[in-house]
Amino acid sequence: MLSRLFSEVLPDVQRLAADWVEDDESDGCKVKDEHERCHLGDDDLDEPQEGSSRAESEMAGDDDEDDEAEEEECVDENGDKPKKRGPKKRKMTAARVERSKVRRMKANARERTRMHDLNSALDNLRKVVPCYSKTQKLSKIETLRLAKNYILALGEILRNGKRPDVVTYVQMLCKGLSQPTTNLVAGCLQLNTRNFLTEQCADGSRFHMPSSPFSVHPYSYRCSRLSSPHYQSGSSAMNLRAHSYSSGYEGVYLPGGTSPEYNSPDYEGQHSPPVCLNGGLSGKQQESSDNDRNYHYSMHYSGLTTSRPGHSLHFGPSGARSGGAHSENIPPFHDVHLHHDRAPPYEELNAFFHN
DNA sequence: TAGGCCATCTGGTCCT
DNA sequence: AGGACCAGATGGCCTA
Repeated sequence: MLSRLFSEVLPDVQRLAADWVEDDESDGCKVKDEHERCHLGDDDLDEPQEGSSRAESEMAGDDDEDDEAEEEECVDENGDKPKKRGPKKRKMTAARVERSKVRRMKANARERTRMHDLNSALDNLRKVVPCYSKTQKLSKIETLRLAKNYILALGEILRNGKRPDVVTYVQMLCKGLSQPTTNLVAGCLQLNTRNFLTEQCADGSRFHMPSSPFSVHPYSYRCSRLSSPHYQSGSSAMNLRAHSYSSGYEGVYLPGGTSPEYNSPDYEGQHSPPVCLNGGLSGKQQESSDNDRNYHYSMHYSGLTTSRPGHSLHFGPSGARSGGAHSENIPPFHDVHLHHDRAPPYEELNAFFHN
């Protein structure tokens, strides 16, 4: 069966390969390199610079005329058919090999730097999407997906000019995300909501947010449930699903049946900026208040004025922001209206969120 | 152990 | 010519 398959397919493959070789002959090195890569032994693969340098030196048109040497023949699998025409191959002298190695090393260094820059930009993006943890980073692809969803969600809020309920918000944020990321995001939302509610009810509306960007009823309901042990634990350890069931709060119920666990020591819901649904500060802010940083923030949301569900406090009035190393972290939201006595320094607040 | 994620190397292509 | 960008390949690490 297999042999029959080979006998039928192989000629076609060989013919296609031959066509391809002819098409690419003008490219000079490419066919040969590919050919060599296919047939190189392990020793050859350990020194990939060889093929690279050959290709590069050919492309560069080295002028070492005395290096002009025999044209290396590219022989097909049968070993009987010289394929190569095109530019003659130049023999690699030690000097040319050395130059090529240097070029390759420089190119590698540049590529590393480029990827590091890309990764640091991605890190900055992680910090401004609704779920951030230093120890449990979102993967690159999930970061991009969440960022996209976040932008769409904010755009939706602006377009509709009304507060979405948390169910809708979570659904928008988690659209297309993997189950673990969905759990994480929902956990961030749940924890921040819980923290806010705990504080709010504990100290008598200290962080009263008259204009939450979201529908109020879930919080009211949750607040009324604060006597539940779930809410009094003060720990991030909780089973979200059980929590949701017991509270009747389906907003973060996770489709897919997975019961998210947030009692992992690595989970840092507190680090998540802002998925403060209330638009205010969560546990960290309580600390800051206790440390004589008693800012009173309230976010106004109505019509085109919106608080940022995730990052409500990164801006001073009129969108002004403190400069410095974190400036890249701040998305260009200029329509955020803050109502507080004095503008909190961005770095300070950022430190609260991202300790 | 398989699968996911990541860093790195590499060659090709395009642009300045 | 050289740099930027891209995508494929590869190997390491981690987790379920």
